[in-house]
Amino acid sequence: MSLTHAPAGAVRQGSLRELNLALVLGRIAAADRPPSRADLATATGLTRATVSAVVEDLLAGQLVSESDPAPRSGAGRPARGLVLADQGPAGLGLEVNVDYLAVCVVDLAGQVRHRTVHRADLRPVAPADALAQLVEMAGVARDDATGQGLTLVGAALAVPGLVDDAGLVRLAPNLGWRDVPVPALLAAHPPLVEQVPGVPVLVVDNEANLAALGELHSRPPGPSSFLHISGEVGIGAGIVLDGALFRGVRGWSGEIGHLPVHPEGRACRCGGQGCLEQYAGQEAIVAAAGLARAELPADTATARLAELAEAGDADALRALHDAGTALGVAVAGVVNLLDLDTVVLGGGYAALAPWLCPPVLAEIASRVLTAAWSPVTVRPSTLGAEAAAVGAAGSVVRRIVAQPAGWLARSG
Amino acid sequence: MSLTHAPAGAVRQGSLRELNLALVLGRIAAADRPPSRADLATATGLTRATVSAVVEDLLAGQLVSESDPAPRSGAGRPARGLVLADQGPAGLGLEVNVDYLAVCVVDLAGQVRHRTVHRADLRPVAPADALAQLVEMAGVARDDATGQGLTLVGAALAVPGLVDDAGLVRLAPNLGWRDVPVPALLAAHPPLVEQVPGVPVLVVDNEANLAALGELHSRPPGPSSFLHISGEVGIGAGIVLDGALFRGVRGWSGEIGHLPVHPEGRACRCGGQGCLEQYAGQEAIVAAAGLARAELPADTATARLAELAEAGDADALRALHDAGTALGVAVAGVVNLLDLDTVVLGGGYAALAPWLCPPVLAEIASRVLTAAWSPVTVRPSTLGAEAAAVGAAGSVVRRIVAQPAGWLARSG
DNA sequence: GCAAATAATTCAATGGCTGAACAAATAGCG
DNA sequence: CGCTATTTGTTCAGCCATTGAATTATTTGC
Repeated sequence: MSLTHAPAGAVRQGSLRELNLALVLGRIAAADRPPSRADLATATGLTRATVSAVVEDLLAGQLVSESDPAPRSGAGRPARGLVLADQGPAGLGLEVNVDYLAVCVVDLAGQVRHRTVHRADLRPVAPADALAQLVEMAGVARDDATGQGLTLVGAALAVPGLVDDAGLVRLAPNLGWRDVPVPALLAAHPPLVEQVPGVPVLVVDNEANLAALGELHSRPPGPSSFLHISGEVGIGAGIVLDGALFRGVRGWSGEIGHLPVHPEGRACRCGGQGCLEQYAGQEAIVAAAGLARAELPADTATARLAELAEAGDADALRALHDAGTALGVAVAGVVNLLDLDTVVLGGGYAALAPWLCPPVLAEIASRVLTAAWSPVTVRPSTLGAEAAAVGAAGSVVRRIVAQPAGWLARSG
Repeated sequence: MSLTHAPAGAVRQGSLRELNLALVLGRIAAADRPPSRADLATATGLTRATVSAVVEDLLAGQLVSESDPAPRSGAGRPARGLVLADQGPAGLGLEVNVDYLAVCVVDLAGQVRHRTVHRADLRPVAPADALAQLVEMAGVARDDATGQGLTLVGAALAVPGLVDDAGLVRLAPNLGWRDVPVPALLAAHPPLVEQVPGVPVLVVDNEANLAALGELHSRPPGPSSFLHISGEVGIGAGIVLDGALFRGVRGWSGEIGHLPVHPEGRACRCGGQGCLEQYAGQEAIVAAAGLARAELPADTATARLAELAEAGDADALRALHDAGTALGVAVAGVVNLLDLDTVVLGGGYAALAPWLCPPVLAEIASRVLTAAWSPVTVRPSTLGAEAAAVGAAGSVVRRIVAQPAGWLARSG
């Protein structure tokens, strides 16, 4: 999803308005204080007359609303501030993970307006049943959203696995899913969202990708290029380049868990040898720390590790240091390749960041050619748990912001 | 450089024509046979009236010319084919490398219209002297181009090293350059190219990046996302994603030579350990093959290797296999991360591809998670030597094609 | 030689932006 | 308290590029 939407085909008179609607709305979304029409005119280069006309359309379409004037010193007629509407279109975020189902609603401004999490071990549950339960949760979410004056205009589902263009989940190893036709299964249920031109009714995507998108749009705005690593049982990465998620040729980018860090090392489920996952995956860390894994559900394993590390447990500290070193080798490679200056540790890694960051930074310092000139930041994710669900919902509303014309055409 | 140029700021009436000029010109450039105005109308979605008007501008500006009608069966007035002009704007490509200087001129259609290579060991030559010699060669090239009816509208210089945004060569290890202010040094000479709005007079970029761009625009058109690896003394990669070169946050992407392939392995010049360069760099292969390196200039070393391998020399074959395996480990990591389906071996690797490809493919097959669903192609570069110079010149004319309005404004 | 077919151009109508003039609303100053 | 300077936002004529239909141009096939 590109933020600046380039018209692919013919550029006609109407495209002009479409592009300027997106331009103005994007400015309003990016501003840190409510801008006036005059501010927008100088920022965009449009005349005040045009901005007024564009804003009128946006107001009529419930995409922005006027707020209290931003305080200003000096003479002159006071400005009317413009903010993203807290009523109007909203995105539905869905997530199926190993040990929970999550649903949330995010409004235009990126605020989470509804959130439900249902904790349960999903591995023994059939995909259709899991999705049915998710739909039920989504129904409640929609009613809540409607009550708040929001209209759901699209949904995105995060899954911990490989998803193809059609929404088919090819493989979600930790969930035990294989070739699950999510769109077909969801089509059996009544529709959850309103159809809006330019916004797909349902997008199915990798959890790591959507978590990275959530990080991209979190406040305060961070860098526009970064690597977001979700460390769970598997290790996935979302690659954000120039403000857009890079999905790869087939949409299967980000499999950082299978970067070889010890080419002749431990065998991996993927068929390769010495994959990062075997050294920095949750199971590997837990085993190295000497914790019996069977007794621990996935989400409490990291909490327990953090607890032990906090208490100074030597085994836990060593396990985390070794995992961080392996992670650092992989990250150093990625940074050498892509020249990123920010790495975000998300998922289970977020809580372990205090112990993982130092060895990761050490590997970067010694292995990255350009580290001397361009320091690399490694930090935990700002979004907490269920980041993928929030990112999923956010990805829907970002589409509205990037192409408001579709929504406006709908609501007349 | 994005092919579809999204207007960053205000979209005014004139932008409309600018965008449609780019749209139509881009179609003409991408077509494999000269399209008629009617073809362009159906392809772009514009009306024939608009296409005629746009084409008139392009004809007046010497960007396209009418060709013999494309053969067509059936009744009706015959179409007039449109092709990119073989007179008009052209790009100047420059390259400084370890053992040669190269200059070339590429026209709108991507044809190389002039080419000069001067072989010499540039390591003992001061940067200012090397650039002065290059300028002299470029002067000859410009005169040749002018004689052919071409106007140079921009230049790009390829350097085997790290270049920052301002054109400062921070480090070119194999050339022995450090903090060389190329634009300042070239400013001392009379200008080589005409100034055109939207086209920088001089771009300095990494050799691997520009070689990748050359590959991107070579005929027949290949994939729009791929990894181009230049294997010389160092190993650099150009990463092309969705038809655009990915430069990274600082412009220092593609340092694949320093991907760790044996984290506890050989020490590398960069300060790291076990970098790919130590296992698949030219010096490493030559040493492993048992060739005395000192006697061989860089460009004959690979030729000699290929010769030996062709003859079945066991040491050479083993050295190439090991290098290919190391390369494969690194490439597998990249493919896992970026989900690319094409890897191009360029530079010194091109000639060694017959022996490098099999082990690279073997590593990909065993290490890439998605290899089973999405086969990865590994092939040698189609451009020969001096690919970077051709890519550099091509990058200039691609700007004209992407934003023709600037050139048209100039030539009135 | 005429009809059918395809290519390209002409021209009034339309939509959206610009620029300048105007209306609205406030602070500062005597 | 009233006047002026200042800034915001709106109105309106003019302009520009696209559209769509009608027109002209040029060939094939009967």
